[in-house]
Amino acid sequence: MLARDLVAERIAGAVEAAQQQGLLPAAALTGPAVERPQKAEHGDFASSVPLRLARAARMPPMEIAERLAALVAPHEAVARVWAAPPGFVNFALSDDWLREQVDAILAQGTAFGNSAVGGGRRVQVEFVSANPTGPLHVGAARGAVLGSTLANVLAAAGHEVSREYYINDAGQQVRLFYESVFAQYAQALGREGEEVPPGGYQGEYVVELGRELASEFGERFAQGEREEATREVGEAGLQRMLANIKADLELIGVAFDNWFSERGLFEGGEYERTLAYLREQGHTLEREGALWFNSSALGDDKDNVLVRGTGQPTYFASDIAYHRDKFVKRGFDQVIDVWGADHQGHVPRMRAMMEALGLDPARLTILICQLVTLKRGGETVRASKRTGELITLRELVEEVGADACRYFFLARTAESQLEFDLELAKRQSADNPVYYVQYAHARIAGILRQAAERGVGWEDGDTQLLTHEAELALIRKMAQLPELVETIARTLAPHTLPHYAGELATAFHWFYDHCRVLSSDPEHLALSKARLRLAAAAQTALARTLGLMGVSAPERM
RNA sequence: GCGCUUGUAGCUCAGUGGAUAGAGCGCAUCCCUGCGGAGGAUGAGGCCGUGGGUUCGAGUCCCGCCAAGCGCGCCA
Repeated sequence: MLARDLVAERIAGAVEAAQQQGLLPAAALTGPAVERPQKAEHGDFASSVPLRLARAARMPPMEIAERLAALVAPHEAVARVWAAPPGFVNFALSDDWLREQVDAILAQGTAFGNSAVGGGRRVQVEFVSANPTGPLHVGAARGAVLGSTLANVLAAAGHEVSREYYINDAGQQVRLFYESVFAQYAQALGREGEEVPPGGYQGEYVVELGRELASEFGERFAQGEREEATREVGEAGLQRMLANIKADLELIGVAFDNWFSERGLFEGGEYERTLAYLREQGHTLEREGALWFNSSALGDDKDNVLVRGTGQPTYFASDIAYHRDKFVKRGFDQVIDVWGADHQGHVPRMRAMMEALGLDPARLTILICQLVTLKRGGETVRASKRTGELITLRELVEEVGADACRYFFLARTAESQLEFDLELAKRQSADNPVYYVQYAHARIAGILRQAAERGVGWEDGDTQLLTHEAELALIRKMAQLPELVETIARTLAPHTLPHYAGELATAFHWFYDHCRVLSSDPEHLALSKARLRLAAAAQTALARTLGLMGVSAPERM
């Protein structure tokens, strides 16, 4: 059990005891039982329950705090419980319990930080899902980092996680892409009069695709039936684009369990079934020659077209079929969609969609990730697929590195707009927060290497010898990781991970500064071994934290 | 015009309704007879956009206003 939960149980128990003894009137507790105080002098945990109970109890909060503190049941992990003004009950963990955590962490190894709160619930995280009609840009990078980290944390918290990329390979945009690619293919073969259609894809990458396909297929599709040729060449281009996207994502350590094809919804009949279901349930209406989803009846501020007058389904129609597939066909307990801010207007209709499908809207969480503004030396550069001025994910990673890229994107809340100055990122690269954390890990690796060279084994180190303030502070920080994993799994806000990583590194550096680990003095051998165990545990905690973030934990730098 | 998000130190950003608002970078001043100085210590720097409200208590919740970003299509 987490120390936090243990303390929460104790404060709840004390309240109950006080009520039974008539010291406190029966009143329901609201809000969290314990919190992490900001100041170390306030202990490891604090409860503001007395402050919140004061009114109902018609007693001064400090008096309640004193009564509760006296009633808290003892536990070996808790060394001290005390009331503090204006009405807190503070808890300090015992040194013995802290020291035991070192051995516990080493025993858990790479599993340290894991939790079972997820209870094996099946969660799907769908993220990136950028159209395969062009290379990934920086906005997609942010979503990729957020989604993959979330997936890592949810898995660590005991969920069965599936990472998914939805491929928009049906519809008008794909058609335009086919034609654009075919035009470039034909141009590469020297054919006159082949132009990218109006509104088509103009980027240099399409020209490049055309050249590649020309050298691969030669004249094979240059003659013959135009429709057929466009589809064949376009599809080959799409597959190449997807392969590029996959490769780009690998650059920042992102991999998917499933690549889901929109086209498959039509081919597999899910689209038809979904539409039939919506019709039967009376959620559709015909108007102006089109089929509409009656979403305004379900809380949206307007209705949405499902099938255009032309008979072409909208993106939204397949999106409903897609989510029906997720929940009804595949049975995910929870689905998290990571979207860019440019899709935020679609959130209400997704809620309406869940209602229409007879599903609990709470099972679908849509995380909106605000846009990334790129700056280059003070000049704002907007990443856009249409202007041709692309700052791609690949360019970004090649300039600042995958680790720094992930760390920077992660360190901010999803809902805050992110200003990323490429020049600044590069200039600060030697003094980057990510290197600070990685350096701590590498430093420990160095110490452990030296210990091995000197033939100092630390398996039998006695952690009870760890008494220095810096040693205990380091353990305290390490022991917070499982709690953090649970919190992030609940809040879906992993930006606290880089902050924690920094604090953990600081705690280690402070320990390193005050506590000599290796020593040539034989009298210090026992302490040395104990500290080696602590250092190894700190390395485990750092590696796990970095691992959850998808940032590398180097042995040397 | 309407909706969503944001406004906290010079810059980039943290801050589960609770105790004296924090970090990194930048700036200033210190610390190496020793395990990696990509380190450590100290300091300066804040009407938390603004005006009301709720509360024992508001950076945090509610309302108005100001400012920024993004949406508001039979585009995706």
